Amino acid sequence: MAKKKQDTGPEARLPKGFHDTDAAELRATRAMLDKIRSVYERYGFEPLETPAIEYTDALGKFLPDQDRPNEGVFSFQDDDEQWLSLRYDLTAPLARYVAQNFQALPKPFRRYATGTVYRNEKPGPGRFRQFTQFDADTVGTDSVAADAECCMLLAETLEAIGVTRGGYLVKLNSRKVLDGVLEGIGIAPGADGDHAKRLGVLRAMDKLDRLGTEGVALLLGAGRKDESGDFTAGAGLDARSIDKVLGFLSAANASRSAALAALSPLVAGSATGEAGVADLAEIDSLLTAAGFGDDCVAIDASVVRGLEYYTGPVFEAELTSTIVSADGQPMRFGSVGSGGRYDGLVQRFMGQPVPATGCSIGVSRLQAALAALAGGAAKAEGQGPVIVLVMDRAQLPRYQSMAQALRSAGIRAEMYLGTSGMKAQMKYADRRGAPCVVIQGGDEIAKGEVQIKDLIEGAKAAAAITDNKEWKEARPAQISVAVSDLVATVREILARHASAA
RNA sequence: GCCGCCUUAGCUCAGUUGGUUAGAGCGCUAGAUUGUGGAUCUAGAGGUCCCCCGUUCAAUUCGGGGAGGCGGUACCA
Repeated sequence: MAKKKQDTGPEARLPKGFHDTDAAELRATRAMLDKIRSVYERYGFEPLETPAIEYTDALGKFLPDQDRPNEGVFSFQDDDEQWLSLRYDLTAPLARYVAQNFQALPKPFRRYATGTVYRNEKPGPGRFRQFTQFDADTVGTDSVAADAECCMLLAETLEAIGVTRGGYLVKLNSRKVLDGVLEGIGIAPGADGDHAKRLGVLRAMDKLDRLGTEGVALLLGAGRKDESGDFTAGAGLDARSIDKVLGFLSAANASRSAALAALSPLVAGSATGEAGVADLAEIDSLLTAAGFGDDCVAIDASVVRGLEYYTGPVFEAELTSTIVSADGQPMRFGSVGSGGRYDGLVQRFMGQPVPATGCSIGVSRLQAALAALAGGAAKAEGQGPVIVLVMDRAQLPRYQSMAQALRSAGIRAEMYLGTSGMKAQMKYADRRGAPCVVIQGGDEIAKGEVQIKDLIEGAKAAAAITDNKEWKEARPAQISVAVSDLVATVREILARHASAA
């Protein structure tokens, strides 16, 4: 490999968690982005693009005790020593944008945005250090109708890209309801000192789907040791409180109305909790009115989401099928979309409270998950260009003009730019996925003709021929036409394949 | 971060109980076929057996350390 390490320069390699995207995958990604965009547009959101780099403090990530950006964020210092960071989501930059342009924006302000975001953490299946998100947010209203729309948007978008109803589920909860439960076990938000305990309880609840009731019970109490021997400290609740929390988690039932009925008594007495249940009830009625039933949006008490800034309804979308890797191992992809209400985020920049809610689709993860489901990488093979073969290098201008004529007619075409012989050129055309090649050697020039070989048709004809000599002499799917008919003939061939496909 | 498994050709993997020329399939290049992609046949190129240190007459193989990959766990805006 690197026999002469000093002479061959640096090793050509990529940092972990990053990957190159080839043409086929790129086309698949673009197709997905187009579908998402059209749904977002239809819901009335306006596009907005903000830079990949922001001041670190605008992203809001400082360790409390250090004058350094948080780990997990790619950061560096500018000439003036100010800390800059690569954005780790599209929400924090939105909050900055809204605060900066508040006077000029119509309220509620609704925008969508897509782009790559960066997280400096350990990669995994469907987890990258650079990935694409597609967000839609509504800023400037505290109506939970905006939250309901987020759930609808997630569901509708997933269906637009081909996930059938039932193949995904948007799980809905409310931070207010969670706070109500915390209040019920005596560690209400606001009562400082129990902060760590609250985080522990919420994190434990979030792990219900992965660890089951027993695992969550351990994490709520003394702690849990996983199969690799790693120990996770528990929240240290007493048995009575653990039972209460577990009872709450099991309140999510088959239908939203059943879940609401079960939730109500569990938060009774907590004003926050009751308000949360009321929010969910209103969202439920809006979803129902819009035709989004229990089969696509469900209430799930174990949905917690980020601990930093969500203040009201929270939701996440996941694919319901079990994804199995090539060697039969089930893979855990996590949610492919999520969101929630973050009423405090814009306020960080301006004294005044600005309620907001939004959702985000993890495009890269979604694509990876769908690819894994399909048993291979997401590929959208495009059709290659028509290749004009170079039979005689002295005639390059002639070939160039043919390629240009095809291009002028809107046909993807190129003159062969390498220096190899005809056989290699045919191979090249084959590998490029060319629908046909244009051949003009001395004989054809003398007759004022060109040979056009249909490679797709030719490949089909070849299947029946096993003798190479016969195959060559038959010249399947190859026709000779006058130079003046070149464009029309190529167009016919393309049209034939387009309608066949 | 912690735990476990893994690392041999471009790819997927054999193999060497420590021994002199390390293999296969696929892929790649060329020829059979001076102007025809497929198939077939033939030939060829391509390896510091992840790196470093140690044990040994001898290490790709054994031991220690490191790096990279995979998985679990923690964290997750």
